[in-house]
Amino acid sequence: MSNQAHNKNARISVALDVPLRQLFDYLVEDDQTTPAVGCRVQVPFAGRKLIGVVWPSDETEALTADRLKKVSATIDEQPLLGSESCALIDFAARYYHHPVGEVALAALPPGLRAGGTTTQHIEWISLTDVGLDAIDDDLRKRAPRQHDLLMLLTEHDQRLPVGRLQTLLPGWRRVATTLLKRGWLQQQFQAEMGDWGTRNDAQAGPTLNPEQQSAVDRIVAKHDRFGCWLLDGVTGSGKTEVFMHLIAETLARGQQTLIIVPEIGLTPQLLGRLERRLGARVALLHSNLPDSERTSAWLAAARGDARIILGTRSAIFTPLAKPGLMIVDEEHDTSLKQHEGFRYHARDLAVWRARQANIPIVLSSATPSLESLLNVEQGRYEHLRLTMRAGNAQAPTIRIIDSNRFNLIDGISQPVIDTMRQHLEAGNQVLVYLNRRGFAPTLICTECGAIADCADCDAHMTVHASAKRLQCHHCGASAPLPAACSECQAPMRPLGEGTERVAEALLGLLPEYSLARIDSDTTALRGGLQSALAAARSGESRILIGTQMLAKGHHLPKLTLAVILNADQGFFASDFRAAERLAQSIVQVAGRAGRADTPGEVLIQTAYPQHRWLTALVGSGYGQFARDLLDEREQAQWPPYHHLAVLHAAASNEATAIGFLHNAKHALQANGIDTLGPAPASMLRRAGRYRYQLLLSSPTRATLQYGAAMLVRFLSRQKTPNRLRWSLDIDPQTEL
DNA sequence: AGCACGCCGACT
DNA sequence: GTCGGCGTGCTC
Repeated sequence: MSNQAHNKNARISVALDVPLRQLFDYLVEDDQTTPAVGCRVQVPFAGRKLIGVVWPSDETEALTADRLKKVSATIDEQPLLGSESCALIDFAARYYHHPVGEVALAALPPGLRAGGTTTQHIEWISLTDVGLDAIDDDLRKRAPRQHDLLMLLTEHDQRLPVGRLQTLLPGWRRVATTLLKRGWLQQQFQAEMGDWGTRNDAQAGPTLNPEQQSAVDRIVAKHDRFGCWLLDGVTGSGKTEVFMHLIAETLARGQQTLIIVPEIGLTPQLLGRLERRLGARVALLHSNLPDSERTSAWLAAARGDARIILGTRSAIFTPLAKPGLMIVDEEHDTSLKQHEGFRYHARDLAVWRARQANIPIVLSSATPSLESLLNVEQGRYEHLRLTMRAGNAQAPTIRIIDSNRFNLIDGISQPVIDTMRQHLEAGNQVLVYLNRRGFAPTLICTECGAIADCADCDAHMTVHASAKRLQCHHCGASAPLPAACSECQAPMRPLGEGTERVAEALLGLLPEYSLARIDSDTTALRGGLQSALAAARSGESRILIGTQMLAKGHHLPKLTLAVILNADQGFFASDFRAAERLAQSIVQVAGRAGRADTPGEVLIQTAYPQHRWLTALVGSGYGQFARDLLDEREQAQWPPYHHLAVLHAAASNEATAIGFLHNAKHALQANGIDTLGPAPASMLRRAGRYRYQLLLSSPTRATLQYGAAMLVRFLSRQKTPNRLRWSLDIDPQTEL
């Protein structure tokens, strides 16, 4: 084999998905063409075969050729990652101080990360003539699920890829199996290429109001260069309409739009709306899609065929052949930041990408982050305000209910029940927001007061009544409900309220109205969230009780009352961002209430009705509240005025974690960088490990970056203590 | 992160 | 006598 001169063998550097901050060199045999930068290769690595990406050599202390292994296989003839993608990955790896191989592989959809092919054969389900003839009223009554599926296909040129069926009609597969056997449906496998063209059936939208029009005009006027726009508009002010017009303009120029949304629960509505209005197929990218579907959307974006790309956080890495516009919706949302492993912020990377591509980017929110508001004040972003609600809808009235003045029934006060009944009797929908799932957050002994705790975390176990179990929401531990107190054998009772308990109570208090509980317990099943939201939108569910996932972005036209049941949790968080987060969630929940003809009402039930955060927010609104918070942050030298990085360490031995961070602290100090800590993390023990953190703070990004770089260099030269895990979080969003 | 190599306890 | 615990060290 290698009887040819081995010194002629080409050498390549490969980025691998391993937590090592270096590239690995391999040889390519003479008779093989050398794969270009951005191509995937399979290589032998420490006794296994890994998929890696060919990367520009970093030219550090190269090994001699005789110590190199050979590439096992070249997967791509043409680079899968072009120079723009490589530049983004390289920037992200440097900015977040994360190994470039892990970043590069994270930038690929899972199918391609695993070495999958780029020639996709995807499965389509199509309607046969027999099937078409079978649709009638009789079928609708006899077999509504079958009818739904057939009708859905008729609305889409009689065929749909399975991935889209999955989102449009969860649980379709069961019905389809029957109908395939009956010959009403057909299954086809087809090479995925085309079918991304515009359809010329775009629907006209409502006329823009002057504010919307002005926002569109200002952005369109500068469509050919970088500019960051903060689209700041109350719920119902029509931000999505502004997007539609901007995307239509971008489409007309033959360019692509990338839209990032925080969570996938938001997308089904937006997806349908975009496709109907713009007459173009939207490429979806999120983790609930089958790998094949994600791969084909990603490749279509890279080819430039998909013109509108809609995805969650990781979609920020989707290559674009003809980028024209970027949109980040709900830019304040914390789920845009990845909280483990490669901890990147999709919004911040989006801004960097837009600048590189020299295109406009729109950040949108009803409750902008303080970071973005400061960027506006300092002239880096342009502020576009939308203050008018569509159809002259009124802003909701907000009432604070002092829970000390009432006997609470499972955490609900009488005024809340009365107001709910009023709205329900008027035929409207009511939303109850409680950011705490389960039946009760604690199980307490009626005699000695002992509380059921998690064995591995500094946390109480949550009572889940219908499952008859205790659960730890921090490590996933689960145990049967104890029959009696382990200390004194007396009976135990649940203390406090979660969504399960409140839902049960409301079923008893308002039995004549249908109720839906929407939290991660009730929507865990596939398509559970979609069908629950469908019932909510149709008005079938009159009372909606749920956590965060219910509060975000859903348009519920019949909803006139939003109740925030326990605002108090937000008052006691140690996080310096607690006030900002509380205000954002209150405003988001409040935004669900009200419609064009009926003003909405918001009830905030709290034991601290005089808390200054509440009175300030209710009194002067989010804009002023945020401005005041900015002053406080400036005084306290917190972000966005200062920049932070956190070094986390977790170990089963407490002293190991503390010692490790002290070492890091001294190394930084020796280089003139001051740190805070080590301090215990907000939950010291979690999943059996003690967690500590060291805080780096700096008035400029440059010095923070210098400190982080020196820290990582120091740590990777040290040998990490056994079984200690550390990670560095740049621009941390939580747990301080 | 994996995986191999390596040195000490209960078992087909 | 071996299977297997996870400590240590390396990966082009």
